[in-house]
Amino acid sequence: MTSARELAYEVLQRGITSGQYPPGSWLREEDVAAEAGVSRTPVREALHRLQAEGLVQILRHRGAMVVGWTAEDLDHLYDLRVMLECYGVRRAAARCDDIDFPALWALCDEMDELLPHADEHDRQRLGQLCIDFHTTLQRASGNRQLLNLLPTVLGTPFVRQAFHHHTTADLERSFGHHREILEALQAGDGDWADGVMRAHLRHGRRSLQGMERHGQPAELGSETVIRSPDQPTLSSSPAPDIQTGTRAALPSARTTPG
Amino acid sequence: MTSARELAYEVLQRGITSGQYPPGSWLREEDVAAEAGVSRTPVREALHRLQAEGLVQILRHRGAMVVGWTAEDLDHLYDLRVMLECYGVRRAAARCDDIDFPALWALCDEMDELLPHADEHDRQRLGQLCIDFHTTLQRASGNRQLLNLLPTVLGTPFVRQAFHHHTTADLERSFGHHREILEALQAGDGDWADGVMRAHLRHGRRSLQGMERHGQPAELGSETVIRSPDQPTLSSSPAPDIQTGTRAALPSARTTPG
DNA sequence: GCGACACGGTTTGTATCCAACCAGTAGAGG
DNA sequence: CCTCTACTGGTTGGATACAAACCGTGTCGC
Repeated sequence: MTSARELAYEVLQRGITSGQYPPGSWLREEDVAAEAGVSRTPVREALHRLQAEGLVQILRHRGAMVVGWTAEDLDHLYDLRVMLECYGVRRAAARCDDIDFPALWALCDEMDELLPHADEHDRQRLGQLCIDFHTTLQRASGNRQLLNLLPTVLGTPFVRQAFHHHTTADLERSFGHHREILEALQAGDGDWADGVMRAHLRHGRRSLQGMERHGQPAELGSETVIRSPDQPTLSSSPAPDIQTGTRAALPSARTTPG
Repeated sequence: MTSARELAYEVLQRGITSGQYPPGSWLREEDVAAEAGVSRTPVREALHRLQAEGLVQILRHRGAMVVGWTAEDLDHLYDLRVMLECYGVRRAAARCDDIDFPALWALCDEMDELLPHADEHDRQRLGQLCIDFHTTLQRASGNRQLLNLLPTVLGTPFVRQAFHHHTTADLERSFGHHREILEALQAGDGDWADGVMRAHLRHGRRSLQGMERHGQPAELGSETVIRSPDQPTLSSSPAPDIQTGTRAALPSARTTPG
């Protein structure tokens, strides 16, 4: 059974990913609640989670705004993924017994099976499978803190939406990387696994190169720079400026493929 | 003005850090609400945030449990800090204009001023200042995603409580590192800054070595392995096992210094 | 004409209420 | 005596109601 909070979270994430809620737009709790068919309470919790993941920004007594992404942000995101996931896979290589190879190979099989004749819905599914693959892999790192960080770098609209932008050839190579990583891990070769993972992620970033042009500039908040006065952060110093929309904004594209 | 949610969050974090809520113990919303002087609603939101940061685990219809930490977890945490913060400081070195040197030097001054005759309360304050220092520093990295990850690695009980365990000599060296990092950044030397940061964090980890023995084993949940059935994670595969309490548990020590 | 102030509408923040769910327990049956 | 089952107490999940804060607008004064 799925909880109301997860329902609201999925509605929000899908809305942001699909472009229904473009960067710079305000998310009114009442509207989202109505769309998800739940009350405001779980919507609020979902919004707070999305803020922790960097997808929205909540301003007290004003509401939640979808944050805009730039090509630079995409670079930064992949920087972090390379660091964290290469570290994790290197650790996993030294802890082969903790790796759930059957599940991982099964994920590879399922992805390969889906790819050749994938429609839009299948693409969505491929994205989830890929996230599952990377998560299952990192679980073997034995680093719980790393697992806590993963949702923030894997749950972004890009990683989810990327599969609508990759070409089939790109995806074939990516899935090949997946299998090669598993081979490296079965051989217990951390260097090998690290290298493939690095290539895998850099290639993934590269094949999103064209994605920047798919974003439509945000209607709202042109030149708007929001200063969040009291973001619930752990620091007592003021929160950083977050600029929304515009510039080379990458507003998570639309559902229809390019 | 401080919101009820932040109030509840601080009460919880302080309670976990101080050992009032030891690992393995259940956090009943009603109790926490009464202690914080608010209603259950903001307490719930605070609990969810703490779960995202890995401090508690929420089980549906059962409640929130304080998770136990091991010496291994501490190693893993510092692994991540080294990776992320060295990356950030290296980037910052290339973007000197974005570094808020006045604020950083001021933080250094305040820490040096507090250290010589620091009582328990001052130690707490020192911990916050140190977190502020690192956060302010990383803000200059220009990587928003990195900033999103920081609370998870800086907000743990250890980083906060560490200052009650470090010796004064250790802290003096640490503060020296802080200043040296700033010097390196002013010189625009990323290698230098990276090196000092790496040393700074490794030294910090090392001088927490004795902290393991300060932890009392959790009373509850001996050998208890909780399988979280539906943790709100981004993966559709089952969540990892999280073991609570006992073993070489590191239950955030007590308020009185060693 | 311009600026400041006050008021109303709208949205969020918090408290309270009801329902669903889990765990432990008492009791019946084997 | 053990085991299985149904009940009950207590806690959380979610919905609703109320209070506080912000924004925009309109009016008054300069």
